[in-house]
Formats: sequence, C-alpha cells, structure tokens
Amino acid sequence: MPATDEITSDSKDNFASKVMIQLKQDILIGFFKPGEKLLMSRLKERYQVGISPLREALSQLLVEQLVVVENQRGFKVHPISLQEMHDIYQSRALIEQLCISLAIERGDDEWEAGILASAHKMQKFSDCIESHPHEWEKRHQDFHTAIASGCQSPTLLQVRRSLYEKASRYRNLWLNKNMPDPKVFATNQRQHQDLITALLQRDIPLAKQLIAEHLLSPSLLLGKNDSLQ
Amino acid sequence: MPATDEITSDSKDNFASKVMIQLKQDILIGFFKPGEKLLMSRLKERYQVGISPLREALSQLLVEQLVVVENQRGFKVHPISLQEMHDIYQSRALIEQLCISLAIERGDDEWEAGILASAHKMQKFSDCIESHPHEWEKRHQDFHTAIASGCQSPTLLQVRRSLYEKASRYRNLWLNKNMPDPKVFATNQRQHQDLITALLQRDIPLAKQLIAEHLLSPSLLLGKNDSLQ
DNA sequence: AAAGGGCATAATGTCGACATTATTTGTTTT
DNA sequence: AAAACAAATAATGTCGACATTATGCCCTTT
Repeated sequence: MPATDEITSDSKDNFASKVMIQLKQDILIGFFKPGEKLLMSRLKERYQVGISPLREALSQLLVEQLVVVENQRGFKVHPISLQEMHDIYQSRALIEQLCISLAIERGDDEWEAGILASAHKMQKFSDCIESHPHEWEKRHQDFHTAIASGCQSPTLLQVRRSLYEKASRYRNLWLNKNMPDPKVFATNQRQHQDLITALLQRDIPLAKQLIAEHLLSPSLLLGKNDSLQ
Repeated sequence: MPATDEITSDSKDNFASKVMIQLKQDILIGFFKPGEKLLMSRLKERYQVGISPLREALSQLLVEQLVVVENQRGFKVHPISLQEMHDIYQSRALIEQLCISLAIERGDDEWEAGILASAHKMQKFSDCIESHPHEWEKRHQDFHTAIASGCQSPTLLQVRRSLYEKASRYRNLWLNKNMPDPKVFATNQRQHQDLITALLQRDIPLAKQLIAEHLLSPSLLLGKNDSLQ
C-alpha cells in the first residue's frame, strides 16, 4: 500500500491532465498574454510533451473559456475585456451570495468550526503577506472556500471555483498592485471579521451584503455595480 | 462570398468539435448508459474518426462532467445518482431564479417582445407534442432561454446552459414518461402563462416562486425540496 | 511605387504505429 | 477443487509523420 505522495496526487495522471494544470496556471498568472497565439512548437518545448496531450489540455481549457480556437488557425489565449471582467465579478458575487445563503441555512457545527479554523490560519499569516504572497493567497482562498462549502452543493461549488479562476486572471493581470496597500488590507481584515460575525449570527441579508462588498471592491476601479440586493 | 450553410454552421469545424456534439447527444439521450465504458474501438467505428479527435472530444466532456476518466483505464460515461440529480435540479432552479431576477431588473421592450414571440411559437405547437416531441422540446427551451437571456450575463447564461444539459440527461433517463400525460401538460401550460404575467408585471418574488415550481415539478418523484425562498 | 497574384514556408489537424499497462485465460500447486 | 501465478490478449496513452491549409515573401504588372 503506497503511503506518500497524496499531496500532489497527480504523479500517475496522464500528461494531458498535468499539462492542463500547468498551462492554466501560465494563463492565469499572465505568462501567456491574453489574445496571444499558442504555438504548438513552443508549447511542446515548454512542457516537454507531444502534440496529442497538448491538444487534449487545450480542449479542456477551451470549455473553461481560457483559450479560444479559430477555424484552422490553432489556439489562442482567451482575450480579456472590461465588459467580461465586470460580468465575471458580478456573476461571482451572485454565486457566492447563493452559496453563503445556503451555507447559513444548512451549515452545522463543523461548518462553523471550519470557518474559524481557516480564519485563524489566515490571520496568523498576516505578517507574511509580502514575503509569501502565494501562501497567503492560498489561505485566503481556503477561508472563503470553508464558508461556501457549507452549501453542500457540488454543482454550485464547481461553478464557484470556475468563476474564481477566471476572476483571478483579471486580478493578476490588472489589479494586483493594490494588495501590498496596507489601507485596503486593513479594510479586508475588517470585512472578514464582520463576515464571520454575520455568519455565526445566521444573518443572511447582512452576509450577502458583506460578501458582495468584499468581492467587488477590487473591481471598483470602474463603477457599474448594480442590482445585488 | 459563401452564402449557404449558415444553419448548421459547423461544416468547417474540426472533427473533435463535431464528435463532441454527437457524443454529448448520445450520452444525454442515453444511447451510452451511465457508467458504461467507452471503448475507443467502438467510438472510432461509430463516429468514423481517429483516436486523436475522439480524445479531444472526451477531454471536453470531461470538463462538463459527462464522462469520467480512470487512471490508465480509459473513459466511462459519468454515473448518475439520485443525490446528484437533486443537486443539479436544485442548483438549476437557483440559477434560473437568479437569471430571471436580473432579467426583470434589466429587461427592456425587446426582452418582453422576445418572450411573447417564443411563447406564441410554443403554444402554436401544443397539438404536435406527441408527433414531434423533439421540436416541441426545442420551442420550450427557446421560450425559457428568451426569458433568461434578459439578464444579459454571458457567464450566468453559460452556467445555465450547462445545468440544463445535465438535467436533460436525468429527464431523458428517468422521467420522460410524464410528458405525454395531459394532466401535467395542462399544468405546465398554466405555469407558463402565470410566469409571463409575473414577468411583465416585474414581480420578482412571484416569478422566482413560479419558476422554481415549474423547474422542480419533474423531480418531485422524491421530495427534498428546501430553501428556495 | 503600389497593388495583386503566385510560390515557398510554416503551422495545424488527423491518422497509424509503438510502448506501456490492464485484463483475461490457462496452468500449476497446495 | 480452489487459489495463486504466469502468459497471452486487448486497450490505453503517446509520439512521429503525412496531408491540408494558412501565412508570408517575392515577383510581376499597371
């Protein structure tokens, strides 16, 4: 019975799966720029695999709308637009409101405990944001995932994950210069604390309002926030 | 300048795209049963293509969770379960409520006109349900899509489409014997009319209640409908 | 000199073949 | 006779190569 390597859990998967994860990351962090043509020769060299796994990985990212395909002209990185960013952020806020509402209705003691545990791990890491931004990003994500997971709906959680990934692309490309700002960081910490309070009090309207403000604040570079009760 | 074949619009796409559509249909209608192993040799023979386009198509359906892949053991049709059916139907109802709420807030005259037009085309086809069930299904779908499209959110509409497809699988597999029932059909027609009235009156709470009842009625074979305000 | 057409280059899309891995069948041993 | 091991069969995953199609360059023509 093999004991180790349960962390990565992909040492036995096929090439397409591994390449898909790497390629997705490269697109999300902006190594491949929006609209950029994805040459097969370049991808082959970068990921050290043949054409077949590459095309399978690209086919998967096609469904996730991270790449686009033109008739007989190969693959390109999905272009970005202010319009799409607003739509994604708005939709993400609505889905997150949905998950949180359901979580408040369905969440049990374990759900509450998970929120407090992940919040603690996030807050203990507050001082290391600038030194390890990637790890802090993970703990922040884990905190919000702990909240949303209380909805107990795999379908909604998968939609939520997909929207998170697309939004993170815009965050990395356009608005990742506001994280080291201590002003907005203090605001974020306060938002987290208020959210936890609202959750434990099972105050659905307040929690919905708080999560919407929290998620949409980075995208308020340009206005246009309407209709989220 | 080529004039024709804009109807299918896929006569020039690559094989993987065409095979994906056909294979998706075959899974949704139940030609390939849930959990069934998808032999490459059989797929090659059925769709008359090589392995490469097949694997690309399967990779796409993997993301849409219509097939699953086991380590080095090939592809299988995604299994079904009562639990997943409830989750999909519940999530679909919530997403549809979201789209309709936004549509009522954002919809203009053209939105209203589109609803009435598609409703008319659906009702004129009421007598032909048993003779052309497929065409009636399309008009029914067009009617609801006309309503939801008023939300003007490509992201939400895509989520909605994905959930519709998954739900249609369960409808085809488990509960497609209640359509010719005249009793439930009359109820459906009444539900449509009430929904249109609520939409034109911009009554969001009523519209949300009506659409939830309409979408969840087929899945009420077993209870468990909670929390849709 | 600019525009259009034709040729050369390059990239994509697809297939067949090979190596690896799982499954089944048959044999042997207890 | 049942279980376990081994060989044979079959299916998957990957790569290289070929045909098709797009792109860029150069030459010709007005």
